[in-house]
Amino acid sequence: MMKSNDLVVNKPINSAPRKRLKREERDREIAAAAVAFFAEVGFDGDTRELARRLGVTQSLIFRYFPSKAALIERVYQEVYVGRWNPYWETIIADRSVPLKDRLLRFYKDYSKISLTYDWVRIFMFSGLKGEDINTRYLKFLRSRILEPIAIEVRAELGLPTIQEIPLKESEVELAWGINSRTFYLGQRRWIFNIPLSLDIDEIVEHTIITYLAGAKTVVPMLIKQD
Amino acid sequence: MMKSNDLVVNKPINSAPRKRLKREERDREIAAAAVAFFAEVGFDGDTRELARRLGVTQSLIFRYFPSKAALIERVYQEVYVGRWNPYWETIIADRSVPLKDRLLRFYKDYSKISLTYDWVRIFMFSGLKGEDINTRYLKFLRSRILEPIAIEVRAELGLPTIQEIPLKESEVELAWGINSRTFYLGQRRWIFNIPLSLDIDEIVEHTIITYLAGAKTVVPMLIKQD
DNA sequence: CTAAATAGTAATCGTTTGATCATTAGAAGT
DNA sequence: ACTTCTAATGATCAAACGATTACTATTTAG
Repeated sequence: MMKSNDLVVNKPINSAPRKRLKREERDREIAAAAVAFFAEVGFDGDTRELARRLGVTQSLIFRYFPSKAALIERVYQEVYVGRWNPYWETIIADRSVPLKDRLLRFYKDYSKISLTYDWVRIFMFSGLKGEDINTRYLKFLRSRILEPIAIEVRAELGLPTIQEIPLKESEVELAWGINSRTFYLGQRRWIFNIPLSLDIDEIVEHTIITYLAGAKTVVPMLIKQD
Repeated sequence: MMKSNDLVVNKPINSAPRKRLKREERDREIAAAAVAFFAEVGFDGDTRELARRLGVTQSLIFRYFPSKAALIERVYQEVYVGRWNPYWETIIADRSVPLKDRLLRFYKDYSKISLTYDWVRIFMFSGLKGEDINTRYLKFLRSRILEPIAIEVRAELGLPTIQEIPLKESEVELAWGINSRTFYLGQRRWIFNIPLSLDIDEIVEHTIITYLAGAKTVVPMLIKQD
């Protein structure tokens, strides 16, 4: 029933001389440790263990965050808001660069953030917890990245603009494919513990090629059938 | 800190006359309820709440399962082992049917099981918990489904057999794409709460077409470069 | 140097939660 | 009808966990 470790209850294990940090610095330290900790064990991880890893007492955490829920909220900020690069949104629409290259640039960069241990696991833990921040994030992703991609594919293939024929759900769905493909890599690596034998950049490359080839075949069919 | 519901502690809420089931039947009832319950709230869900939903006392659960861990193990059995259809493995290799149709038949059927609320969430919860059953399941899937698919694609495209040129990691990786694509649908629906506006069968269809189109372009490149 | 300000600790409280066990009650056998 | 068997209950235990509070130690301002 009970874990048989934990001889100490409320004291940091390394009884090093008490180190006194400025409020802001300690705040950041706790937040960073919380991201790593909750990413590893989930949001049911207990604050005593988190404190132990930080080398401080458990009660200190509650002097920086009014409740565990508030700490978790901070973790979401760090991960979701703090790691989004607004520049990504401009890459996709830049028609001075071939579409394939734009997609490669975005996804290779994006995957460096979104396929990290912390990101993947926090994303799933919060999703399973029923937090609406995931839903909001995915809606954001759809409007800022996926729909733009679908629009660019139209242009690339010389098909009607969305003013002429509105974007079909299935066209966006096709673009989700790239995302799902790469995110699944992160899951395999960081959740299911299946090491990737291939370079991520290489897989991204195949994914983009596959997507563009598929789109060339499928999209004309999609917008024709009405 | 504490939830303010739960006036009762150890008693089923509907104080209906005590119903006495045969051991096997109650066993199945608890197992089924456990699948649904843990799928919803995760494996940290407490046994009192599970008992409440079953309309029995919490202690009864421990008369059927020696520990919570044992109950969870049973849930894995129900979901992973109990829902796999061995026939699927034969569909893929049946060359009397066009490859596209085989893929459609398998994935349309497989998605009916693997894209349910229970399945998707249990799969993620157990993965995040670090259970190796997920790893084993995915290895199984790879050898029984994905590698066979990659082999059939070779045949379809009139490329060398795997005896002549061994299967490349990246060819299997391409097949993972179908799986990741469909599984992501389940996640969007059952974890991130984004309703799917399209029929799953329809999406499966696009996914297969996209995969085959992509394979036609990419696989010859993959096995040439040596 | 001293005192105010504040970072950090230690102890403890009230719940929650997995697990145990003596007791109760519904069904089956004779 | 009575006994036997066992499904199910109700009370309770001990550990775990979020949160609070009184106290201690380290800076920093005057």
